[in-house]
Amino acid sequence: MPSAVPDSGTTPEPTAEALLAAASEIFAEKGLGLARVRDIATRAGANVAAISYHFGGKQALYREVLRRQARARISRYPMPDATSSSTQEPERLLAAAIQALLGRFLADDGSALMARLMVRELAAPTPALTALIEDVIHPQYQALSGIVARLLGTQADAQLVQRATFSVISQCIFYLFARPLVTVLAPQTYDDQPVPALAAHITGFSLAALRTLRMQLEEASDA
Amino acid sequence: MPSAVPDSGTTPEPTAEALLAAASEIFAEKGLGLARVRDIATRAGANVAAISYHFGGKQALYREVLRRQARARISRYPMPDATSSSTQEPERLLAAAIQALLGRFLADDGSALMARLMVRELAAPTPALTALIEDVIHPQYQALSGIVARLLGTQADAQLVQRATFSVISQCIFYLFARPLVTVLAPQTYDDQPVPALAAHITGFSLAALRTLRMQLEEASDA
DNA sequence: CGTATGCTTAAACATCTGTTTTAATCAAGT
DNA sequence: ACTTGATTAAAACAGATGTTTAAGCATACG
Repeated sequence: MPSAVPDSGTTPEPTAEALLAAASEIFAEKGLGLARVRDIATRAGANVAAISYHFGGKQALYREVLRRQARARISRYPMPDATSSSTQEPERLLAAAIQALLGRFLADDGSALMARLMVRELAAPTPALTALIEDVIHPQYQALSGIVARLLGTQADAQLVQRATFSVISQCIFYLFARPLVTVLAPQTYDDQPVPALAAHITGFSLAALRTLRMQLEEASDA
Repeated sequence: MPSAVPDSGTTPEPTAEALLAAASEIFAEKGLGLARVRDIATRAGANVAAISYHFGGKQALYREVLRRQARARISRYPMPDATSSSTQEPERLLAAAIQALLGRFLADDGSALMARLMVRELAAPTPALTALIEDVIHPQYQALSGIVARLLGTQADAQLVQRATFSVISQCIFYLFARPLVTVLAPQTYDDQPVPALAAHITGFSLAALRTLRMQLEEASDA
C-alpha cells in the first residue's frame, strides 16, 4: 500500500540521507558507544536494517557522519590561507583565523554538531579520530602555524612555533570543550553573540604575546 | 582452602577498596556508560556480585569513585594561594600555578585518573559534574584569577581578568583533553618530562601577553 | 505479462549487559 | 563443636544490542 510519492529525483537515496541526519544528532548526543542503532532508525523514520544495508554497520555510519560533518563545517568557516594571501598583514590573518576557529566551535547553526562530535572523539577516541585529524585538522593546523611563524619572525625555531600555535588553538577550543565549566564560572559568556567578543580577546592576548616573544628573540640574537 | 592471610586490620574491607581502585581506572578509560562491571570485578580480583553487594550498583560505585578521587586530588595538590602569599612576585606565583595545573593534568601518578574522569565529565556531563566543579575547580580558578588580576594591574576590569584567566587555564588543560590531537600533530610532546618545558612556554607566552596588556591599559588611561 | 532489481520491513539471532539469586565459605563468639 | 553473621562465588535472569535473514513491495525492463 504505497501511501507516499516515491520522491523521484530530489535526493538519490532519501533513507540514507535521513539516517545520516538522525545519526549526526544522536552520535553528537550520546557518542558512538552509547548511541543505539534503533534510536537512529526511529528518528530517521527508517528500519534498523537500513543502517547495515546502506552503510554496512554502525561504525561505518559513524565514520560517514564524521566525514560529512567535518567537510560541512570547514567549508562554512574556511581558514584563511597564509600562502595565497601572503600580501596581507599576518595580524589580520591571525584575527581571521581565530574568528574562523571560534565560529566553528561556537556557532549555533546546523553544523554545530561537528563541534560536539569532535569533543567526544577527543574525550573517547575511536579509530575514526586519527583519519579525521590527518585529513581535516592537520591542514588547518598547518595554515595557522604558518601565520604564527610569520608573526614570530625568522628567529623562532620550529618548536616555539608549534607551541605558540597550540597556545592560540587552545584558547579557542577551550570555550567549546570546557563549556559546562565556563557556564558555571562565567554564566554570561555564551549570551548573545559570543564569538566576536571572545575572538577580540584571544586575538589581543595572542598578538601581545607573539609580538613580545619576537622582540625578545631578536634582542637575544642581536647580542 | 584459605591460601592467603586474611589481611586482618590493614583495610576494613579489602574487596571494596580493590573494587574502587579498579573502577577508578576503568571508568577513566571507558566512561560510565561503556565501563563493564565484569571488567571492573575481574581487574579487582573480585566477583561481579560484589559491586551490588558493597555499593548497590554500577552508578553508585561511579559516584563513590568520583567523590574519592576529587577528595584525593584536592588534598594532594593545593593551589598556591594568592592572598596568603601576596608578598611574592605575581610572576613567580603564575609560574607556580601553571606548573601545578600542568602537573595535575599530565602527571602520571596514581591520582592522574581524576583528570581523565574530569575530561569525560566535560564531554558527557553527568549529574555529578556541578558538584565536582564547585568542589575542585572553582577554588583553583579563584586563586589563579587573583594572580592574573595582580599581573594586569588595577586598570583591568573584571571581564578582562576573567578572560585572561581562561586564556591561561586553556593553554594548560589543552594538553590534557586534546592529547590525541597533540600526539598526532606533535608526537614528541609527551616524551620524557613534558611538564617543565610546557610550563615554561605557557608561562612565557602568558606573561608576555599580560605585561603588554597592562602596558596598553595604563597608556590608555594616561591619555 | 513476467522477471529482475533495489529497497524496505518484521522477525530472528547470538551475544552481551547489570543485577539477583542461591549456595558455599570463613572468622568469631559461645 | 555449633551457631551466627558477614562475605564471596557460580549460575541464572530479564532485557538490550548490533547484525542478519527471509519475505514483501514497487518500479524498470524484456
